[in-house]
Amino acid sequence: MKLLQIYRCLCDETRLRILHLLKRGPLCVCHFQTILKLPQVAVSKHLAYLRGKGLVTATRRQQWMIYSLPEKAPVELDLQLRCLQDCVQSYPIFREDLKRLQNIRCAGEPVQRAAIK
Amino acid sequence: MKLLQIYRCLCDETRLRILHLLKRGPLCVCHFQTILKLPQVAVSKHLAYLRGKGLVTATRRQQWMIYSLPEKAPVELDLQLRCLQDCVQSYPIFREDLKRLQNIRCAGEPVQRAAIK
DNA sequence: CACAAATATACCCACTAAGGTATATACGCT
DNA sequence: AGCGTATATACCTTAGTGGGTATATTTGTG
Repeated sequence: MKLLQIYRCLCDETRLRILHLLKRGPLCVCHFQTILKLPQVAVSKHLAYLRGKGLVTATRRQQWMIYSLPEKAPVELDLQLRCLQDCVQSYPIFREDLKRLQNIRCAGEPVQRAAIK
Repeated sequence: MKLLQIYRCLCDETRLRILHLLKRGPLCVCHFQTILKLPQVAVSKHLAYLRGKGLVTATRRQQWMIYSLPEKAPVELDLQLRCLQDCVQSYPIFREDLKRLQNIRCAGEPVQRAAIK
């Protein structure tokens, strides 16, 4: 059941934060490191997990791996990500992530170029 | 984070089916057994799990334990259960559960009296 | 009180996952 | 080719979970 795989991805805080951030646009691993303040290996492994279940896609852009939400996501995923956004409102940690995301965006780092394609 | 606990509850098929059924009203363990076609111990353990995380409540009514969704559920749970109902549309197993639920309801078994209070 | 029905719990086993350390791979630059 | 940065993977350890079997607990009934 695809829905189950989605829920399994959602039952980890780091992955919730990753998906929440990806709703705003593609990001590379090092930016996740900065925003989430987590070691590279942790970020990388969670991204691999999400990728394995099809919740995110990845493409290389020079030496960076750019992760995104899938372009044509199945209905369940779409509903769940929407629900996640709603639920997350009251949790400060997600807001803080967004703040750090803004800082990065303003700095004009590689993601920018990559996201624009 | 309460949201995480909810997601952890949702990442098991049996628990999804239980919560889906409880949306229709309170049920006792033996009815879950009948509807889910699972051994008593499995049902009981999943219900204990859900209860431990606060996703369901239980009260004794004679020799039956009646499980329900909490009366005043936190926002996240409410949103998640709503989302679950939406996602579940395309999965036959949940529809089949509802069918068996109807059969039980019509038979006028203890849940009836219990649910009416 | 003995017994049956309904439910919960204890214990065991297998599997998954999460975190950490170390190492490998890929790419860009000189 | 050698080096640095970015990223992935292998391996280890630990914790949580799910399924099964057996047993305990609670309640109702004769």
